[in-house]
Amino acid sequence: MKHKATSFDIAYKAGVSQSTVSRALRNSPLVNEETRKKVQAIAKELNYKVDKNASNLRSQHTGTLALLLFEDPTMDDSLINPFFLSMLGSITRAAARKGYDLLVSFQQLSEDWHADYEDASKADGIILLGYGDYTDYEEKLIKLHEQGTHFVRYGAVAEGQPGVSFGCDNFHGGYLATKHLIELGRTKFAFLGGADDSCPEFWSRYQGHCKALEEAGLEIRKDCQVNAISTEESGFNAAKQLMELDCEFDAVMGASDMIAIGGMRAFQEHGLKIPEQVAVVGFDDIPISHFTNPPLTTIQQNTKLAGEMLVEALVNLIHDIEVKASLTPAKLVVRKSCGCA
Amino acid sequence: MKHKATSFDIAYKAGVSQSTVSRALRNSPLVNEETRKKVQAIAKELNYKVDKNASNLRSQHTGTLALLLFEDPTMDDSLINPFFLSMLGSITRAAARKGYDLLVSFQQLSEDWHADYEDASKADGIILLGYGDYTDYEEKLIKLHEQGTHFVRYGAVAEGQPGVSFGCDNFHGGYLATKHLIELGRTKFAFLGGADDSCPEFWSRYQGHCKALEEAGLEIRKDCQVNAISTEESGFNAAKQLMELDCEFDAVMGASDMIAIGGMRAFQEHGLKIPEQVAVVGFDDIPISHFTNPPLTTIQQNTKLAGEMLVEALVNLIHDIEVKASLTPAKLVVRKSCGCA
DNA sequence: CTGAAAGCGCTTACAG
DNA sequence: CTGAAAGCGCTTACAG
Repeated sequence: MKHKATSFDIAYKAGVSQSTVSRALRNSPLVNEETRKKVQAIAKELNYKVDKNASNLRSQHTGTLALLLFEDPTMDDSLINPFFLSMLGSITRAAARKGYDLLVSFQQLSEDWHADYEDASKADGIILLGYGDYTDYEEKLIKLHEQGTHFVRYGAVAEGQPGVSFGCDNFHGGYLATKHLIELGRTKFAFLGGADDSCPEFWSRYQGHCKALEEAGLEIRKDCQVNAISTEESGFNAAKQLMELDCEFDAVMGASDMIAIGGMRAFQEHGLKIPEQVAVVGFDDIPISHFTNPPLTTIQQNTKLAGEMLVEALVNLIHDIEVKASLTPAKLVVRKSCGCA
Repeated sequence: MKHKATSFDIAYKAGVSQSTVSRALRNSPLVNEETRKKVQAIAKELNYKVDKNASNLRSQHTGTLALLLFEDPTMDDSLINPFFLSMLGSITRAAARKGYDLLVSFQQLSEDWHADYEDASKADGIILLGYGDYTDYEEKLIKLHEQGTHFVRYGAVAEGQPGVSFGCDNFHGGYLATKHLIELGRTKFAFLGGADDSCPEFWSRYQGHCKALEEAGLEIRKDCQVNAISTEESGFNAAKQLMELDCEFDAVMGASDMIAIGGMRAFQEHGLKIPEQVAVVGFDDIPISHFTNPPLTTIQQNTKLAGEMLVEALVNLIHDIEVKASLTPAKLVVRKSCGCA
């Protein structure tokens, strides 16, 4: 590669000082209009670009945000949770709109990630995605918070969490989905997915589910809840387990779309008709849920909004503007698996 | 945030010079074992992390790779081409394995992206993804190449392209898919997707498709090819157009899975049975194709391999090791839409 | 409005 | 094996 142009080269060509070049390029009001134009023209001609490392080093900020995605280490290399992927898309764009670059990193649950980013001055702040298992991370989150690292997370939102959290209104989503099924006349519900505090998001969904049941005077049958993590296979296995239990059901809520989709496969392999014999709803509204057979009724998380909120909050945090946790609305998307559309 | 530790702080605490700290931290063989241990212990204690901006500035490389994803500006914010997403996953991991960070950026086709990355010394090299329309970018690619920028791209691989390109063996994939349908007894083929050099990847697939037809002595009916871009909607529209043509068909190849999936919807809405009346194959093997109704027979692109090759090639390029373009194998994945499994 | 100078926190010849 | 010094390419007080 040829010699890269520096601000000194431009200064020389323009007959001004290097300081003036620096100012002109950043549109400082201190610099004369004509000088600015001349400098910018020469910069363009020389294909000059400010050296980020130098400017970041000097000004002590990076102009980049780090996105840390957490995943189960068991997952196949190319199989990222589709929901995260759509968040990734909206976060990338939101960051770009705010003028930030995005550093993306997939973290295994075991790695010692906690200090790698902002401390290494690679990023001004961190976005954390995929902490289903919040409790496992609590300690690290607290440490991050103590260090004064700027970070926001997306996931379960609860009282007393360190840092700023955003998340979908999981409780209301679980409520909405279940209520919809009840209105369609279903009465015997099963739930596929973890329902305890080891997976706070699923738990909130489950609690919303239970609330709808209660309101309708329907029995909450704890034994019709089967644990599952958010994969098709886990949903499939959970559904098989459910069918072996002594538990009649005409409606099933999956704690996520992937679980619901795996569940549908198990039911269908078992000869159960969806939605006639079993109504199924999921949660997330990942793209796949349009295309399943039957298409999956689900709760949409507004990933676009969430991505924007996350980025905006983080940028505010970086600028020491106060920010508070909030919930993104959950929206029912009715398709055929619930027996309605 | 508290005062961040620098190498001088460590030097002071360890009673050595700052140069020695720097060396010790990078495991230089020049430094005494004991000194090294002491320095590293103190660094850990102070939660010290090398300032990337400073070290990059000094050593003139960044340790990061930039991934530029090109997309149609018409697409919805959260709807990234699922195929790219899976490439993204495997590239991120491959980069991490090689010790590089990954900067991700979505580019609109209109933007002046070409010099923004390596020139700004944000990245040592660039990975380009999503140039379906190679011809539109030729000029920019040439410019990048001339500048000596390190880059690799994934997409159509052709003679005389600037830089290093990787891609799926699209021709063979188109051939395989079509041959499979022929062996199942289909004789009247239609093709959904662009079939000219404005979209070189689809074109190669089409040519492979035609070769299989020729080999089998089947007629190539140019009028049964309908243009489409890689979205469900475009596939849907193309299929509707096809049905309005005076063109009988019992087998349809979609230039991509999204096209095939949209096509299936159109056929089914029109009352055609898949695969009984129309066999359908796609291309890409995106996750959705497992879950369509019927599940889609398709050609798998090995995204994991591709991601690894891309990163490895780019890293070699950065170290001035020669690298040449190559193709990733195409593999037939038989599911139900072809009427076989 | 402009310039000379300092300095961000490292790495790396150079000298010992 | 270690240290003193230079310098990567900027930004930003400071002085005019």
